[in-house]
Amino acid sequence: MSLAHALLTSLLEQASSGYDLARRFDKSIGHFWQATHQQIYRELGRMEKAGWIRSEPDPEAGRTRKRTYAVLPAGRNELMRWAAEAAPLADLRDEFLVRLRADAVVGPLDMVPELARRRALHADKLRAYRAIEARDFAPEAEPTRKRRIHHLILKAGIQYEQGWIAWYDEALEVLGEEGAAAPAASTLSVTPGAPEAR
Amino acid sequence: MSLAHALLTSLLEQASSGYDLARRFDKSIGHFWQATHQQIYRELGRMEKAGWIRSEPDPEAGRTRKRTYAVLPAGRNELMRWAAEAAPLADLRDEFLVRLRADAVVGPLDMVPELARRRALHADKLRAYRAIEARDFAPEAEPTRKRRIHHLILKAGIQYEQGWIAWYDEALEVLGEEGAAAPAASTLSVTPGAPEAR
DNA sequence: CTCGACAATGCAACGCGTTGCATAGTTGGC
DNA sequence: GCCAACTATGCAACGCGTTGCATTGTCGAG
Repeated sequence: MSLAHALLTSLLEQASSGYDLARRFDKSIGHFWQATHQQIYRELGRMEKAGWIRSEPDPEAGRTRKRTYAVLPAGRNELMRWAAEAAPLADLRDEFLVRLRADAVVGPLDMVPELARRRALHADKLRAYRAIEARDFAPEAEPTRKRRIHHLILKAGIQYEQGWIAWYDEALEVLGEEGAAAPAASTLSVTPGAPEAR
Repeated sequence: MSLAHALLTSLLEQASSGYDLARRFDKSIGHFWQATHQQIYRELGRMEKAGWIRSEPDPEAGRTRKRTYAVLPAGRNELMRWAAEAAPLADLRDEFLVRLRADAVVGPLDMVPELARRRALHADKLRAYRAIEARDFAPEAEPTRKRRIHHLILKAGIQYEQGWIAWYDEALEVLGEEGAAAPAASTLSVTPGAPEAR
């Protein structure tokens, strides 16, 4: 049921078309919750039927089918009710770790290129988040509650990416040296990275 | 398709019954991949039909229905094939962040107890991981490749929990002070936590 | 012996996520 | 005018995860 509530949240921030919502899920909300346009339209249909939202043709739509959705009082009430509930922890769930563990059984497979690729992807994301932070959360700005919360959420993404980057650095250290030689324990030189230094 | 491969991996590590596999998914593998016993049995059935695994009555089962599953060569080949493929990044996806963002729109709701509860749950997990690390990865042990990989995987869980604990500390700092008074910016005293110090 | 808890297995229904595919309108470059 | 790319929407099939429920056997305490 979280997608419906993510959509209610987004629509309360700004009434939008389905397409704009989908784009927002590719971007800002997509940093911590993902959904495809098929899901979004499906959910919008359900929510409209439930009386939580209402749609009308976009005034600037011309002959397109563009409609704008807005939240009704019942939708707002539902969101308030839901937001006060407890949420389950988001468990760590990463297919790559399954592959890594498979490597330990059937390997050695050469995982280093994939480790490097994934580290780079995480670094890209961190860079993007940092750019957003610089743009939207300049330190001299007066923090409103809303801005503080949004910044916290962005920081969640930042810490997530940073943690993974540090882990991939260590993994590359540990698994990357295998191709060089059969390492003796004394030449392993594992420098405990950030995960252990915390 | 990752569950099948997680099961292949687990069975190659140790031939097991469905029940033992389910318990392992509640514990070690469950640190980075989760599955219910219903899923596991469903998948085991498919994999046996596909010729990847074989089951036979457990020699110590007595009159119970306990069966032991083992991987066939076709299953091992499939795992090797799959493990060498690229895996998508695990996106951050956390319902609580949706709730937090909802709070910014319809709040203030009192999120502090939930923040504290979740921080405590993460701390519990970290404690458990640290105990496992001390038990299974004592520094003086000669590291084999397998042990190094397993330790890396455990460290993934550790860094994940640590990152979240630090984030919750900051969130409690930011949102916890609201109940005290209407804070002026000069008394906000946000100490940039670990996420920014990295 | 009874019963609750645990071991061991498994069917089924449903919702959500994924993927494929589709239609229709607009815009701008060639 | 043509066409590719984008805007805007949406149906459908399928697999996976979740949840509920079920049966059968064992064990140990009362």
